[in-house]
Amino acid sequence: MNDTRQFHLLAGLATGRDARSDDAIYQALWEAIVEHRLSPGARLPEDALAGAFGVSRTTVRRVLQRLALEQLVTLRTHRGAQITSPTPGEARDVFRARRVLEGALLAEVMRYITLEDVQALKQIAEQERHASREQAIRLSARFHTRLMAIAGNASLSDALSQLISRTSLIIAVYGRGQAGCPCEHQTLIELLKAEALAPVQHWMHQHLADIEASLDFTASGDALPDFEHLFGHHREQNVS
Amino acid sequence: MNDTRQFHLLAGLATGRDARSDDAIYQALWEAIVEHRLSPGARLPEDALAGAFGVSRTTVRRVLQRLALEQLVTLRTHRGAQITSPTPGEARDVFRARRVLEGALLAEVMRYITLEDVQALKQIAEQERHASREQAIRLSARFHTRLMAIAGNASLSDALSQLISRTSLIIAVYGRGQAGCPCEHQTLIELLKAEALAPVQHWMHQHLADIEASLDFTASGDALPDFEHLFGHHREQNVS
DNA sequence: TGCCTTGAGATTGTATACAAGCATTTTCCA
DNA sequence: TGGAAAATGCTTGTATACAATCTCAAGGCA
Repeated sequence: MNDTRQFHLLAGLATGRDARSDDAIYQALWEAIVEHRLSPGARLPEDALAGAFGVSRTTVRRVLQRLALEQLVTLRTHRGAQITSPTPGEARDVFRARRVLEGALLAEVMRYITLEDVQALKQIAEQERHASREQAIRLSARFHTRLMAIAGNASLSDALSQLISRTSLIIAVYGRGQAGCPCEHQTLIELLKAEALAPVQHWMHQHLADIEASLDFTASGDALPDFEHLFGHHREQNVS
Repeated sequence: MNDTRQFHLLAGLATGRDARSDDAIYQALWEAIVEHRLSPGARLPEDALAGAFGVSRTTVRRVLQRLALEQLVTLRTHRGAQITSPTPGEARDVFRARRVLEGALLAEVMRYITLEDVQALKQIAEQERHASREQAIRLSARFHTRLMAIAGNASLSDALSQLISRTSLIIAVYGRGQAGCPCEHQTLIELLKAEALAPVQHWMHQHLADIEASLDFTASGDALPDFEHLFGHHREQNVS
């Protein structure tokens, strides 16, 4: 497939948004990565992106650098950018980090959570059920991010958001078939309402353990672009 | 004082290092910020930095963007970069986050720590005692970073490193006189050798609490450049 | 005298030109 | 025919030019 064509599909989403082209391009790429429309190993030529988004390479480079610092893309000198393929070691790191962070943050979450928060979470969980599989991955990340934002600690929330995004990459490489969160987030909402910390923490630990256990690190530990995803599933995104 | 002159002092450190100018410039600026030679509110004109480091604005911009994503500098459109002045709210956030992260990581540290690690930490602590006050701040950050690296979780270590750097900014704005870590890191080393987790965790909590308690949020919550630091203490850095 | 307006200077935002390095293909030789 | 070396084309790295915007100071008006 033609690169420019492919990235034009992403650009359609970006231009419809606000003025700040940086944020728009970042958002478009972030969503494409998290939704597995751009799979690990995929190359991101600056020219193609610049053309698709209607900006110069300068702007694209800035966005790519940001994504690189968040470890979603990998920059190699004179070889350009490509979607990061996490190694098995990095994958375990990310899950360990998430267990630590989400476990610690949940205590704060339970202290500060309001009815509005529950409503917002319920809405996301509802959208998840009716969304396409690709969008469900993004909404799942959004659910976790929104949940942990309740703790009101921006520093930890930001760090955690990056870990959640990287989890999506890990699932893209090592996942076996099923999507991101196999279990229902709605179950968690019920537990949240009960206002007891222990069951919530237990559920979250189990949740993360389930995801990690569903991974298969034996095969293709390396950076093999997943062309099936890249070429097959991004059609319904053409909404410009 | 002349901006270019000031930044030339930093550049001397950078050029003496390796080829990758990006990393060299980043290191030089990072150290200057953490050592309070560049204080919160100080402006960082691209031209002056480019001239000082002997590169173009393009390279400088890339480094500044990285520092901005790490929240050490603040970028405002058409107004350039300046060293970030953390708000009191952000300061509390950072300390809360550090308590959570360092507390959680210490358990892992105690599991994996080796004699070599202790030696490395002892060496840093020793350097701290003989260093100038500015260098002591940087070495203190280094001590914490090195300690937490023992846990072997790169994701959390990176996040924590950023928090430690930001702590230096917080002390620059809200600190009252005394330097970063008033207490002796050597005390911690003795506790580490004893291989008991509880005392170590208690010490660390107290350590962070002490630092936070020594801050004064009532005065100058805003971005007032600390010209005394900026103009007074950077002379001993001229080693080119 | 004090405040607002206006203009010049300086700084940043974006795009583009050119140089440097990599990848692929083509060609030549065994 | 297979392999290796060279060359061409493409992508990225860096610097610079120009436009847009802000800052600060000078001047005018109430």
